[in-house]
Amino acid sequence: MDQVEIFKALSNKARLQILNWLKDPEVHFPEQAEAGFANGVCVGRIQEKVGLTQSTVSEYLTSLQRAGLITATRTGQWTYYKRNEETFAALSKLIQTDI
Amino acid sequence: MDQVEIFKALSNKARLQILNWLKDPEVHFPEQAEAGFANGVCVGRIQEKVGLTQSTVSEYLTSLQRAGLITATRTGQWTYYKRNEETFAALSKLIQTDI
DNA sequence: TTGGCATATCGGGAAAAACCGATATATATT
DNA sequence: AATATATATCGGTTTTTCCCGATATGCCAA
Repeated sequence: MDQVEIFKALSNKARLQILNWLKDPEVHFPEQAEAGFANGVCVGRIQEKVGLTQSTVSEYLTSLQRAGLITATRTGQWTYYKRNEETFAALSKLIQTDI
Repeated sequence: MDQVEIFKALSNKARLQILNWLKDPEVHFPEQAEAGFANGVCVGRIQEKVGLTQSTVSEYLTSLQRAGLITATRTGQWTYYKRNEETFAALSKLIQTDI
Protein backbone atom coordinates (compact mmCIF):
# COMPACT_ATOMS: atom_id res chain seq x y z
CA MET A 1 0.00 0.00 0.00
CA ASP A 2 2.02 2.91 -1.32
CA GLN A 3 0.50 6.05 0.16
CA VAL A 4 1.98 8.49 -2.31
CA GLU A 5 0.89 6.34 -5.26
CA ILE A 6 -2.65 6.17 -3.92
CA PHE A 7 -2.90 9.92 -3.35
CA LYS A 8 -1.46 10.62 -6.79
CA ALA A 9 -4.04 8.36 -8.36
CA LEU A 10 -6.74 10.29 -6.50
CA SER A 11 -5.32 13.68 -7.52
CA ASN A 12 -7.31 13.99 -10.72
CA LYS A 13 -10.88 14.99 -11.35
CA ALA A 14 -11.53 12.47 -14.12
CA ARG A 15 -10.19 9.58 -12.08
CA LEU A 16 -12.25 10.58 -9.05
CA GLN A 17 -15.27 10.76 -11.32
CA ILE A 18 -14.64 7.27 -12.64
CA LEU A 19 -14.28 5.87 -9.13
CA ASN A 20 -17.53 7.51 -8.19
CA TRP A 21 -19.36 6.09 -11.19
CA LEU A 22 -18.08 2.62 -10.34
CA LYS A 23 -19.85 2.79 -6.99
CA ASP A 24 -23.15 2.33 -8.83
CA PRO A 25 -22.47 0.76 -12.19
CA GLU A 26 -26.11 -0.14 -12.82
CA VAL A 27 -27.05 3.52 -12.43
CA HIS A 28 -24.22 5.05 -14.43
CA PHE A 29 -23.64 2.37 -17.04
CA PRO A 30 -27.10 1.00 -17.90
CA GLU A 31 -25.85 0.22 -21.44
CA GLN A 32 -23.90 -2.61 -19.95
CA ALA A 33 -26.81 -4.14 -18.06
CA GLU A 34 -27.01 -7.29 -20.18
CA ALA A 35 -23.35 -8.13 -19.57
CA GLY A 36 -23.85 -7.76 -15.83
CA PHE A 37 -21.69 -5.89 -13.37
CA ALA A 38 -20.14 -8.70 -11.38
CA ASN A 39 -16.67 -7.80 -12.68
CA GLY A 40 -17.35 -4.11 -13.05
CA VAL A 41 -17.46 -2.02 -16.18
CA CYS A 42 -15.44 -2.30 -19.36
CA VAL A 43 -13.07 0.37 -20.60
CA GLY A 44 -15.17 1.45 -23.58
CA ARG A 45 -18.22 2.36 -21.48
CA ILE A 46 -16.08 4.39 -19.12
CA GLN A 47 -14.32 6.07 -22.00
CA GLU A 48 -17.46 7.28 -23.75
CA LYS A 49 -18.83 8.60 -20.50
CA VAL A 50 -15.74 10.43 -19.32
CA GLY A 51 -15.05 11.93 -22.74
CA LEU A 52 -11.31 11.44 -22.92
CA THR A 53 -9.43 9.37 -25.48
CA GLN A 54 -9.22 5.60 -25.27
CA SER A 55 -5.51 5.66 -24.51
CA THR A 56 -5.91 8.17 -21.71
CA VAL A 57 -8.70 6.21 -20.08
CA SER A 58 -6.74 2.99 -20.35
CA GLU A 59 -3.77 4.64 -18.66
CA TYR A 60 -5.92 6.15 -15.93
CA LEU A 61 -7.48 2.79 -15.17
CA THR A 62 -4.06 1.18 -15.05
CA SER A 63 -2.86 3.81 -12.59
CA LEU A 64 -5.90 3.29 -10.38
CA GLN A 65 -5.23 -0.41 -10.51
CA ARG A 66 -1.56 -0.03 -9.60
CA ALA A 67 -2.68 2.00 -6.61
CA GLY A 68 -4.94 -0.90 -5.63
CA LEU A 69 -8.12 1.14 -5.91
CA ILE A 70 -9.67 -1.00 -8.64
CA THR A 71 -9.20 -4.52 -9.98
CA ALA A 72 -9.21 -5.74 -13.56
CA THR A 73 -10.82 -8.84 -15.03
CA ARG A 74 -10.18 -9.78 -18.63
CA THR A 75 -13.09 -11.58 -20.33
CA GLY A 76 -12.73 -12.14 -24.03
CA GLN A 77 -11.78 -8.87 -25.63
CA TRP A 78 -13.03 -6.81 -22.75
CA THR A 79 -11.35 -5.74 -19.57
CA TYR A 80 -13.71 -5.02 -16.73
CA TYR A 81 -12.73 -2.79 -13.87
CA LYS A 82 -14.38 -2.56 -10.51
CA ARG A 83 -13.66 -0.87 -7.23
CA ASN A 84 -11.58 -2.60 -4.61
CA GLU A 85 -13.47 -1.55 -1.52
CA GLU A 86 -10.90 -3.04 0.80
CA THR A 87 -8.39 -0.44 -0.27
CA PHE A 88 -10.84 2.36 0.33
CA ALA A 89 -11.62 1.06 3.79
CA ALA A 90 -7.94 0.70 4.56
CA LEU A 91 -7.24 4.18 3.26
CA SER A 92 -9.96 5.70 5.39
CA LYS A 93 -8.51 4.01 8.43
CA LEU A 94 -4.98 4.96 7.48
CA ILE A 95 -5.94 8.61 7.44
CA GLN A 96 -7.31 8.29 10.95
CA THR A 97 -4.28 6.56 12.34
CA ASP A 98 -1.12 6.89 10.23
CA ILE A 99 -1.22 10.20 8.44
CA MET B 1 -12.98 21.20 0.68
CA ASP B 2 -11.39 20.66 -2.71
CA GLN B 3 -10.75 16.94 -3.01
CA VAL B 4 -8.21 17.15 -5.79
CA GLU B 5 -6.26 19.85 -3.95
CA ILE B 6 -6.18 17.75 -0.79
CA PHE B 7 -4.99 14.63 -2.57
CA LYS B 8 -2.34 16.60 -4.45
CA ALA B 9 -1.07 18.01 -1.18
CA LEU B 10 -0.83 14.47 0.17
CA SER B 11 0.95 13.17 -2.96
CA ASN B 12 4.44 13.87 -1.72
CA LYS B 13 6.67 12.00 0.66
CA ALA B 14 8.14 15.08 2.37
CA ARG B 15 4.73 16.62 2.98
CA LEU B 16 3.39 13.35 4.39
CA GLN B 17 6.42 13.20 6.63
CA ILE B 18 5.82 16.72 7.90
CA LEU B 19 2.19 15.96 8.65
CA ASN B 20 3.26 12.90 10.55
CA TRP B 21 5.80 14.81 12.63
CA LEU B 22 3.17 17.38 13.48
CA LYS B 23 1.09 14.68 15.16
CA ASP B 24 3.61 14.65 18.02
CA PRO B 25 5.49 17.93 18.02
CA GLU B 26 6.94 17.41 21.49
CA VAL B 27 8.49 14.14 20.32
CA HIS B 28 9.79 15.32 16.97
CA PHE B 29 10.63 18.93 17.74
CA PRO B 30 11.98 18.95 21.29
CA GLU B 31 14.17 21.98 20.41
CA GLN B 32 11.02 24.04 20.42
CA ALA B 33 9.83 22.88 23.83
CA GLU B 34 10.33 26.24 25.54
CA ALA B 35 8.16 28.05 22.99
CA GLY B 36 5.40 25.51 23.50
CA PHE B 37 3.36 23.71 20.88
CA ALA B 38 -0.04 25.31 21.26
CA ASN B 39 0.19 26.80 17.78
CA GLY B 40 2.30 24.06 16.32
CA VAL B 41 5.83 24.22 15.03
CA CYS B 42 7.63 27.02 13.22
CA VAL B 43 8.97 26.75 9.69
CA GLY B 44 12.64 26.73 10.61
CA ARG B 45 12.34 23.66 12.84
CA ILE B 46 10.50 21.79 10.14
CA GLN B 47 12.99 22.87 7.52
CA GLU B 48 16.08 21.66 9.34
CA LYS B 49 14.41 18.35 10.04
CA VAL B 50 13.11 17.65 6.56
CA GLY B 51 16.34 18.73 4.89
CA LEU B 52 14.95 20.75 2.00
CA THR B 53 15.55 24.44 1.35
CA GLN B 54 13.70 27.10 3.24
CA SER B 55 11.77 28.22 0.17
CA THR B 56 10.64 24.71 -0.63
CA VAL B 57 9.46 24.07 2.89
CA SER B 58 7.61 27.36 2.99
CA GLU B 59 5.84 26.49 -0.26
CA TYR B 60 4.99 23.01 0.96
CA LEU B 61 3.48 24.37 4.14
CA THR B 62 1.47 26.88 2.17
CA SER B 63 0.11 24.14 -0.06
CA LEU B 64 -0.85 22.03 2.95
CA GLN B 65 -2.56 25.06 4.39
CA ARG B 66 -4.46 25.81 1.17
CA ALA B 67 -5.70 22.23 1.27
CA GLY B 68 -6.93 22.85 4.82
CA LEU B 69 -4.69 20.19 6.34
CA ILE B 70 -2.77 22.59 8.56
CA THR B 71 -3.33 26.07 9.98
CA ALA B 72 -0.87 28.92 10.36
CA THR B 73 -0.41 31.30 13.26
CA ARG B 74 1.96 34.22 12.96
CA THR B 75 3.63 35.23 16.23
CA GLY B 76 6.35 37.80 15.98
CA GLN B 77 8.74 36.73 13.28
CA TRP B 78 7.67 33.14 13.41
CA THR B 79 4.88 31.34 11.65
CA TYR B 80 3.68 28.26 13.47
CA TYR B 81 1.91 25.49 11.67
CA LYS B 82 -0.20 22.78 13.21
CA ARG B 83 -2.46 20.05 11.95
CA ASN B 84 -6.10 20.74 11.36
CA GLU B 85 -7.57 17.50 12.62
CA GLU B 86 -11.05 18.39 11.48
CA THR B 87 -9.96 18.15 7.89
CA PHE B 88 -8.39 14.76 8.45
CA ALA B 89 -11.54 13.48 10.10
CA ALA B 90 -13.65 14.88 7.29
CA LEU B 91 -11.37 13.35 4.70
CA SER B 92 -11.52 9.95 6.33
CA LYS B 93 -15.29 10.11 6.29
CA LEU B 94 -15.36 11.44 2.75
CA ILE B 95 -13.44 8.42 1.54
CA GLN B 96 -16.01 6.15 3.15
CA THR B 97 -18.99 7.91 1.68
CA ASP B 98 -18.23 10.17 -1.29
CA ILE B 99 -15.30 8.70 -3.17
C1' DT C 1 -6.34 -16.24 -42.64
C1' DT C 2 -8.32 -12.03 -42.98
C1' DG C 3 -10.72 -8.46 -40.85
C1' DG C 4 -12.92 -6.22 -37.00
C1' DC C 5 -13.34 -4.76 -32.39
C1' DA C 6 -11.46 -3.82 -27.44
C1' DT C 7 -7.65 -2.64 -25.00
C1' DA C 8 -2.74 -1.62 -24.15
C1' DT C 9 1.39 0.64 -25.14
C1' DC C 10 4.45 4.08 -27.31
C1' DG C 11 6.07 8.74 -28.54
C1' DG C 12 5.35 13.35 -27.87
C1' DG C 13 3.78 18.36 -26.75
C1' DA C 14 1.91 21.30 -23.19
C1' DA C 15 1.16 22.18 -18.47
C1' DA C 16 2.08 21.44 -13.65
C1' DA C 17 5.03 20.01 -9.74
C1' DA C 18 9.48 19.59 -7.43
C1' DC C 19 12.83 21.56 -6.10
C1' DC C 20 16.59 25.36 -5.87
C1' DG C 21 19.04 30.13 -5.09
C1' DA C 22 18.21 34.92 -4.80
C1' DT C 23 15.53 38.49 -3.19
C1' DA C 24 11.73 40.77 -0.74
C1' DT C 25 9.06 41.52 3.43
C1' DA C 26 8.00 41.62 8.26
C1' DT C 27 9.29 41.72 12.87
C1' DA C 28 12.66 42.42 16.64
C1' DT C 29 16.86 44.29 18.57
C1' DT C 30 20.28 47.70 19.26
C1' DA D 1 18.11 54.14 11.57
C1' DA D 2 20.70 49.95 11.03
C1' DT D 3 21.12 45.18 11.52
C1' DA D 4 19.68 40.51 12.27
C1' DT D 5 16.39 36.79 12.04
C1' DA D 6 12.26 34.25 10.18
C1' DT D 7 9.38 33.62 6.50
C1' DA D 8 7.39 34.52 1.90
C1' DT D 9 7.80 35.20 -2.86
C1' DC D 10 10.07 35.21 -7.47
C1' DG D 11 12.54 33.26 -11.43
C1' DG D 12 14.39 29.29 -13.21
C1' DT D 13 15.72 24.22 -14.30
C1' DT D 14 14.45 19.51 -14.18
C1' DT D 15 11.11 16.01 -13.65
C1' DT D 16 6.43 14.45 -13.71
C1' DT D 17 1.65 14.58 -15.13
C1' DC D 18 -1.91 15.26 -18.53
C1' DC D 19 -3.51 14.37 -22.39
C1' DC D 20 -3.37 13.18 -27.34
C1' DG D 21 -2.78 10.36 -31.96
C1' DA D 22 -0.70 6.37 -33.84
C1' DT D 23 0.42 1.79 -33.49
C1' DA D 24 0.63 -2.80 -31.42
C1' DT D 25 -1.58 -6.79 -29.28
C1' DG D 26 -5.17 -10.04 -28.22
C1' DC D 27 -9.45 -12.09 -29.04
C1' DC D 28 -13.27 -13.29 -31.98
C1' DA D 29 -16.03 -14.05 -36.28
C1' DA D 30 -16.40 -14.93 -41.13
